[in-house]
Amino acid sequence: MDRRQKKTRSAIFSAFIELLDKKDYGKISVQEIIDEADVGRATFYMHFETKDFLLKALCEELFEHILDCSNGKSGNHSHYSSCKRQCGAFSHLFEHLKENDDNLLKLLSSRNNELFVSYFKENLNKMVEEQVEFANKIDKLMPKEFIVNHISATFVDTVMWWIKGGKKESTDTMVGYFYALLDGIIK
Amino acid sequence: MDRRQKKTRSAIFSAFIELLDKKDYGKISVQEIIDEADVGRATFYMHFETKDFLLKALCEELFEHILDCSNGKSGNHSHYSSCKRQCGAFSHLFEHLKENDDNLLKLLSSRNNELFVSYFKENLNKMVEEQVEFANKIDKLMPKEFIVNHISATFVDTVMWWIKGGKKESTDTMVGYFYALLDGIIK
DNA sequence: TAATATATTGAACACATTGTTCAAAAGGAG
DNA sequence: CTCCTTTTGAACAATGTGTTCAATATATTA
Repeated sequence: MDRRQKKTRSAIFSAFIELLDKKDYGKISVQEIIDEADVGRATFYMHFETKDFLLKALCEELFEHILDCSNGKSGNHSHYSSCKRQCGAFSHLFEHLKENDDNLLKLLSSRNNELFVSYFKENLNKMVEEQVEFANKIDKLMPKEFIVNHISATFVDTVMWWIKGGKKESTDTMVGYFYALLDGIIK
Repeated sequence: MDRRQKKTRSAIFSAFIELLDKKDYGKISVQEIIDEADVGRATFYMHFETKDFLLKALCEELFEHILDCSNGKSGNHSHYSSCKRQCGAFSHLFEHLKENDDNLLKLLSSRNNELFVSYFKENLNKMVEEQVEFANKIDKLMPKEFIVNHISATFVDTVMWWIKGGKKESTDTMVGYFYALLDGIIK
């Protein structure tokens, strides 16, 4: 990829994240992104069809990174040792949120985040399908995709509750709450 | 309230609901609402500051009605007999959704519904706080508001999953799923 | 009914945002 | 150096927003 393209793309991403820190997704205009990124108007539209596509692209980069981590493809995470459960992927995700090394938190914290949340759930669903085993009883009571959906949704809701309350609880506490909610559902 | 005001207000509400049936909330313009309602531009802004305030007003009317029903203040519901559980409020809500006698479903089905969903959860939280008793164990493990939030969120997520899948399951089935998810959490 | 108060109307307004187009300029690759 | 691609900024039409105003229509009350 052309060095110029990389530079532009990354400038737009940075500007976008910067703005998300200050105001709601829905209230950010393309003009503002352009100004913050210091990039020509035509250039923005060369790279992204609309603002929604920009978000989508950002999400894809983000989740690719996080899911790679969860699958252990990148072993440089010091908190790996704290994964005690069979499906420690959730602890792992919480650590990501705590460390704020990616921009998950900013995106989750901003209002008008429903587009982002839906991407988040989509990707969580994939992860849950691959990595989580259900308790025996529940498995026969209802469709598998419904359970998968519930687990992902519960995770997102738990995180959102945590964020809204100012993140006062430790991640360990929150992971504990999370698994308690899913007692009898996750094996 | 002036007869003219009532008429205008109701025309705007009707137009709004009509449009929600056809397209996403986020893509409906005030202009369209005005045209559909056959009302002057200035009149719309006389009644509602913005489109978001219109949605808020609609939600308030909607939930007032539904919560009144759930509290038994209006006894003309034939499906009251089907409430078998201590907290039959959820069955009751599902029946509302099934019958589609209010516009809950339309609002939940449209995309860009995050504003509406947040109002929905807010009102559900109130209801859960008043009407639902928790299982003994869980009560000591985590904060009450966290549990309340989980119950409301689970209900919304269950309904959303049902809607997205085309509402193939019966409401009884869905209520069964819902309570199964909350086994050990609700008394 | 008549007088008074209030609501509606539609046009015009300034302003913001969107997404496109184009020719000139700048930057990379070979 | 030369060719190819990207960036640039200005200009554009189209759409939407929220306000203002004077004329008109409709309630309310006496």
